[in-house]
Amino acid sequence: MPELPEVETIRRDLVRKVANKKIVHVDVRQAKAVAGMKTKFVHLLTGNRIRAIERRGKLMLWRLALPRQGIDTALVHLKMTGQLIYEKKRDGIVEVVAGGHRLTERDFDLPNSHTQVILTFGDMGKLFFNDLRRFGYMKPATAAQAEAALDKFGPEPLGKDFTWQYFQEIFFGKKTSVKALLLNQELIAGLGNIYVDEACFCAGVRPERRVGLLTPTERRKLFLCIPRILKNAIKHRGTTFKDYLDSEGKRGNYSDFLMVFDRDGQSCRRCGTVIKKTRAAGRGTHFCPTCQR
DNA sequence: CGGATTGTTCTTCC
DNA sequence: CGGAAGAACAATCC
Repeated sequence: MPELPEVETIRRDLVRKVANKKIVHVDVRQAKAVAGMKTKFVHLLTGNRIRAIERRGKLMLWRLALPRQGIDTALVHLKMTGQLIYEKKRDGIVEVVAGGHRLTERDFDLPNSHTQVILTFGDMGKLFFNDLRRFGYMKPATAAQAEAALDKFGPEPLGKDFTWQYFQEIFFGKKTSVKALLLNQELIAGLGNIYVDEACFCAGVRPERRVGLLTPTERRKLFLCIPRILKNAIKHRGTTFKDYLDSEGKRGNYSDFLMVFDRDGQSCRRCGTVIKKTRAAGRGTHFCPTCQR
């Protein structure tokens, strides 16, 4: 469930680990993972370099140094269960198993049965794209196709376009719930189920509330809470709820700071009331009945 | 074993 | 016609 903070964490890591390194080998194990364009993908990346990695919402755009037939970008989306894990060159015996206990830091193998794509770089470092549910993709795109994908997103909640004026505008004339509003990528880019629930708790607003019925104070709180929570989550390298791991295969620590998400049945960290879980906008939705109205 | 899972897109409805 | 809600879809786990 990588959302903005998780994708941003991975993006920053990958810039350090693989940007501008020559890609010497591309192994596509599942053509579906590259939008069925296996030949095109292999041809595009082999011998190429990732010049820059951008992020828009939950989508990454890998800008390649050498365009091939007008294709200069790979659109990378992890959807629910995608992982991008980098492993440095293995020197000698790395995975020693003794007495049933692995002596390495990881408790999983690379590659594994969920590995869809493997990129090998000039220094023999490898980037593994794993995806248990296989909904994610790495899709070759022309500059125009990449631009078209970008156009669909609303402002970045951590960018300067995310203004109080804009936030007020998206409430105007809407009859939907706060949950649906905040999940809509065309209005605000990058929020998913975790951070919508957390932002609603932070603002003291129940996710199923109709947007038109929020007080100006509640709207203002929500506006201030969104960037605050996202920044804090990035600081702690995202949230691991189930499958998310960063580029080193490590968990995100923001899980320790969640106030409501996945805490149904547990007591509220602010007031002690039992956290409830319902369904709003078709999604599992968590809230504190006391702190949120 | 079928219901739950989530981001996104498609379909239907009002 | 447009917005909103719900279904569909991807695949797997429990």
